[in-house]
Amino acid sequence: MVLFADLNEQDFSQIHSPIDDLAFASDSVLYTEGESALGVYTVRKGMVKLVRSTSDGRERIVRVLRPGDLAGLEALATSRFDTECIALTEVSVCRIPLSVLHHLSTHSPRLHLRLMQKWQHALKDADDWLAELNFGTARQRVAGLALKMRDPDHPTQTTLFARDDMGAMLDLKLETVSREISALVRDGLLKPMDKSGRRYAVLDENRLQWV
Amino acid sequence: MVLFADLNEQDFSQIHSPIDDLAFASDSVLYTEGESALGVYTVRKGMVKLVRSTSDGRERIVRVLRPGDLAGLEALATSRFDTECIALTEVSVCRIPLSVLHHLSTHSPRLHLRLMQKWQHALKDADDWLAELNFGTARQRVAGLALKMRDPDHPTQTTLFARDDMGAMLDLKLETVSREISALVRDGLLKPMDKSGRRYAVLDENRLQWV
DNA sequence: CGAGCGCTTGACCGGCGTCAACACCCGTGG
DNA sequence: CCACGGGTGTTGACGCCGGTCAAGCGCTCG
Repeated sequence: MVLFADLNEQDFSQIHSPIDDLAFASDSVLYTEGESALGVYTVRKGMVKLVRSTSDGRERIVRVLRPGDLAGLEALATSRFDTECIALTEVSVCRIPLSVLHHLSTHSPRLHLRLMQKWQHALKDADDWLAELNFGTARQRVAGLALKMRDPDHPTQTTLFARDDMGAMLDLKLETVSREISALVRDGLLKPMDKSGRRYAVLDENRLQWV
Repeated sequence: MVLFADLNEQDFSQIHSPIDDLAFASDSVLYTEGESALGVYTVRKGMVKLVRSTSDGRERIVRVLRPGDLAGLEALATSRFDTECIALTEVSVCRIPLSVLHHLSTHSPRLHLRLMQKWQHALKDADDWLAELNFGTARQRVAGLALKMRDPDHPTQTTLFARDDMGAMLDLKLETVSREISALVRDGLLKPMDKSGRRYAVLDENRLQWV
């Protein structure tokens, strides 16, 4: 597992609380904004979205987490979740109790380092979403999202989302998202791989980058 | 100081490397993206902007840090800075060597907790900028920034920035920013307090929120 | 007092939002 | 097995917000 990959036997012997393996169906809520937290989640399979409600009631997707990412890190500091977390697909996750992480982060330098890297990655990812995906024309944003969501071990394939979710990620209306995807397909940068509009083949990575 | 506020004498005795007090003029660069890091900065006075260059060369301001915030936390995990940091005003900062933080974060539970809170706050702040300030109409964004940048101990006053900087923060052009500020002044939500267009009085907090 | 820079304002235009119709997929029930 | 209905994606027409280009103003600093 992501966090515990390089722990030794002594580290493991200090884990007393149970680490739950959980599965969620698409669209189910892993936790809500402000909810008090039992533990932190590692994503093993599938994708989840982190959703913020703005002070005037609109909903905004701030990030998408994929296998290897941690959800709810903020609970380590505050014991509460700062954002809502919703499954975009079927997902399987591990829930690691806060007590385990608190104990190990002070008693295992290896986990301490791991955790710090996770914080750093989460912060960089947040800045990436702001700087890369919420800047520029609609075309650039959709192209950027398609590139970011490429399958890590099949970089010529990518997975998109429901059009209104993509709108909430990119600050666009769903019709605009749809139009831009159609345009990218028409121009030969993407090719649909299913009839549901989720999986696409990346035909021209470079032109996607510089759209 | 922010990070060391609740350390005890034993903790302090473990600090061997010097902690530098530094001052920077407005517009000077504290560090650049990718640069290898000597330490982490705490902002004592003034403001700095964190700037990201997108892969196609445009510049984007991802956040503004104010007194009490930490700049360059990511260096704790990677020894490199992920974003460029530039002074928006005259600033005074402390540079805390990485070695000090690495040592204390494993030997002082108090600092360890502090650091975690700083990570959490930075991540929440990043999400705030995305969810609150880069969503909705130009009017809403400018109003949101004016509210966010209120003086902590004089909430009826706020500090804005050069119009092109505000544009890079809100994903707007400087002309649009200028127009929206003028409109907010005309409508009696803000009032200029100087001739440089930086300090404004917040006349109607509620209407700014719900613009 | 003049040059230069940043802010404001105006006129015009284009990209994205809005509203609406339609196509397509899929599950349901007859 | 097919007819139907709802949900989601696509496409079109049109209008408006914000971008573009340009002129003018006011402050600051030689």
